[in-house]
Amino acid sequence: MSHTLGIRQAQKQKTRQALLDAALALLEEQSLSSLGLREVTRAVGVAPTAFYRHFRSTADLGVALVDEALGSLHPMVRTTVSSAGDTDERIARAIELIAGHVDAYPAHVRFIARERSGGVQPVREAIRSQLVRFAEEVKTELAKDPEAEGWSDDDLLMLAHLFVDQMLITASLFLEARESSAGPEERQRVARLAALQLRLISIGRRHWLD
Amino acid sequence: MSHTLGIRQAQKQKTRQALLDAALALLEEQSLSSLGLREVTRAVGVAPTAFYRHFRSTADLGVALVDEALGSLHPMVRTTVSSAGDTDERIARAIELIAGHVDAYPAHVRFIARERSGGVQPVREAIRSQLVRFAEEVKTELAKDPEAEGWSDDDLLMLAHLFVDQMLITASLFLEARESSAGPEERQRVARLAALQLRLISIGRRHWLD
DNA sequence: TGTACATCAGTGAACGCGCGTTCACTGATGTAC
DNA sequence: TGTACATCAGTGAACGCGCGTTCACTGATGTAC
Repeated sequence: MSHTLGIRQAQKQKTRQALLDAALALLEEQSLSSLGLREVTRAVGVAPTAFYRHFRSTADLGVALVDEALGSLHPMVRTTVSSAGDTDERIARAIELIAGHVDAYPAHVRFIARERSGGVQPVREAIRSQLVRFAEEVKTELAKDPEAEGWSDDDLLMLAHLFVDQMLITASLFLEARESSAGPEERQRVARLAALQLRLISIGRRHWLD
Repeated sequence: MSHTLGIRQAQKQKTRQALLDAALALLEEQSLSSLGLREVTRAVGVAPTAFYRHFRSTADLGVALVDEALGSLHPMVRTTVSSAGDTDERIARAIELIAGHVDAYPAHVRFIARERSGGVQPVREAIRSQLVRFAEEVKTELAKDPEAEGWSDDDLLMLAHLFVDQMLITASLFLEARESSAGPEERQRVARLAALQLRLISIGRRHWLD
């Protein structure tokens, strides 16, 4: 136990996390470019000036949120793409995984969807670079598949981007379905649409080299 | 000439348009939820209170901008989808059309991309409903194609959404390419990527009923 | 274990500033006769 | 055509408010001996 953090460090981490959590909650109903530093500290119950002990600005906090929201997602993506079973089984499993993630972390998903093209440049940049990493990881997994025989690197990366984009679109739709309070049948509709689209892409993939 | 607008109406329209134009320019570097009413009137050179003669709020102005940005786009989409030529020619023409539109109206494109998942609910809703209309129009055009033989309505709508989403993603990438000042080769890269993705989708479409 | 000093996360007062909204107004345009 | 009145787009002063940032501070935690 020689590496405990120390009371001071532990408390600092706790406050920092509280700021991140409060910001994420506030961002359910607005975008980062209109989020105020005082709003966040008020929600946590610390003085406005305490904010500066952790972040230089709300944009800086936004970048930290991107890491929190996407950083831990990489192992999941890898295993999803390379899972076993026939095409339809793999598609169904991928969609369930996305739906489950949206249910587990709705605020994170909304934050990423919203700020991906949002008004705060460093945050946009952080999201962009994480998504590029995702695409590269998906590409690596796709390359291992026997179906990738004869595919060029460019073509594999193109397909990887298509999957990543589709994943994001589907996640956004699941999120909307949750919020519209349209009931579980809306969720089913989204799942079916996503399944059809992934199937069409898979068929295109199968006949790519014809 | 019995239907001229009258000096008063004409002047009002002019001010309204100036507000829309100024807002769109300001939105190149921020999102709607942080755009101030006073910023807009200052840019136009009218008193802050004049704003209320035209819009109830900046959210209201945002909805008007959605109509301006997307309303006039419907005829274009229709003709793009139903153009003549073989698959690769049609793909190339669609991509050129998107690139041209991004060059002609970059601020409109950025606005739509940014606010599609942005923090202002009525604006999000307005964009969403316009995109649903687009998808329905694309579906109608797709249905006329001999390739649509034997396709269900659901499957056609699914494919239409795939095309609309792909159109938006490509437009966003062209926009980024413009801004990154990475030179025309970046634009070429985007065009090639989009062409490959559309080709894969087209192949999937061709073998859908196999 | 105890003491003396250093560190630093969080405080609280103060600042100047721009915000959205209200209100009564003005004066050019429109309308009725 | 001229006159008298109505309309209404845009004005300008005023308001209360919350913002981001500065600064010197406090007191618990950490460290050296």
